[in-house]
Amino acid sequence: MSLDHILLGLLRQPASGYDLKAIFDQHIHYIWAAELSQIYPTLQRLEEKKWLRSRSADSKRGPARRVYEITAAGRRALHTWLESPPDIGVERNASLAQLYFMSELADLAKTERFFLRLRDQISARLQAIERLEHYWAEADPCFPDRLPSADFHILLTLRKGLHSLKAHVQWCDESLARIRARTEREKAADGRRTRKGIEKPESRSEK
Amino acid sequence: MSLDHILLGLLRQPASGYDLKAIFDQHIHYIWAAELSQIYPTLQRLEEKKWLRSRSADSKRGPARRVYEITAAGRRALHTWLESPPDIGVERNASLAQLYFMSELADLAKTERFFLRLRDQISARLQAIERLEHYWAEADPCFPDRLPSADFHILLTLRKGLHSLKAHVQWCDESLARIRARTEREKAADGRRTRKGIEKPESRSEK
DNA sequence: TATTACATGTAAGGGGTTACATGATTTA
DNA sequence: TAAATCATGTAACCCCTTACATGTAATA
Repeated sequence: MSLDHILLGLLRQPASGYDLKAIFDQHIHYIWAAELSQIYPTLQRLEEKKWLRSRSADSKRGPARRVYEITAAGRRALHTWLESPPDIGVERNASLAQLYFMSELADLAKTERFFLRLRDQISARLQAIERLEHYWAEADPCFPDRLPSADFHILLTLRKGLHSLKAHVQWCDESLARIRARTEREKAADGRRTRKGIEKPESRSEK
Repeated sequence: MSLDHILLGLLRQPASGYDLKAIFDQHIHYIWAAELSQIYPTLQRLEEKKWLRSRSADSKRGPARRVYEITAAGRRALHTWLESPPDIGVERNASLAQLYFMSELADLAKTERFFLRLRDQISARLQAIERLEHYWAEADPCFPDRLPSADFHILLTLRKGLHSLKAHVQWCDESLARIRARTEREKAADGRRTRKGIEKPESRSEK
């Protein structure tokens, strides 16, 4: 039930479901994702539970906004969650699963292509977060050691992204090096076999 | 629909649902988790889809086993998945979300305790995987550069775990250092304020 | 005039968890 | 004899996604 608590956390300032969706997309997309169709009913449920209360507010354009704020009971629930042990979920890594079974394709060049694509995606994310940290460092004279407590905690989460993404890219590079070394060795083995006339090179397979 | 494809991948050898559960728990727990109550209906659905076929087989103890094997259509579906781009899902990191909001507790000592617990859990996992690699290196003379292709791909996934977990522990250590530096600075600030008689030290708060 | 942004929702369905039901065989 | 392991499944429920429904106001 992490979404419940994340909404409580975000509602330190009053906000509508629409506002919260924007916060998910702009500020915590590297931590948690949520769709509007999930946010709206969840807010309603949290209000029934008395962790939130809401009021109607006018909007400049579009229908009336429903603005939520946290109750004392909600804040207690939030604190209980924050004081509970680190909530590490089970691993579910689809791209790693693809790699695990990729010998099935019997073609190392495909594994190499997989890693090149993966590296592209991850290093794009890494660059985005590096830029973010860079701008923050330039714009905020308190960065990084004299930040207010809320910003300090956010900085720690940002640093997690940097550490993880760097490690991910390094793993891609290490893997690509191993793959290339293997490919070279295969070619050399093919060469030896072809010279001896044991096997035709085009029937050579990785499996 | 990753579970479908993971089951196809595991069924390179024929196996029962019960067997597959054991493989999930013993060999790919760091990649994907699945419960028996999910595995059984999924296998049935994949058989209806003609990606698997099954036969009944006797068991030494307990009821008859239903042993599944992959069909040609199943293998084609598996290959399509393996050749598709790296399937990177959206982030959903509950422990990072806890940290993001933890300034709410207004007590850096609690953030420090959080990181100590997190570090314990992650470094235990890291040690487990390091031991795994160590035993493999000792037992298998082909390790790491002359492994058969299937083992080579599995090694790459194992290396991912090592890179990720090391980065995670390093981030914990970096964060703990930052937290301790902040705590020291707060103490010093308290001392200055107390000497000047501005505020009583027990009412000093992080927020 | 068409698109985008604002704003709130419902419906259907897939993915996953926990709990329950059943029963045989081996081991402590 | 009790517990663990083998073995297959169903039911209820939660979490989340995609698609649909509705309508206003500003902008291109």
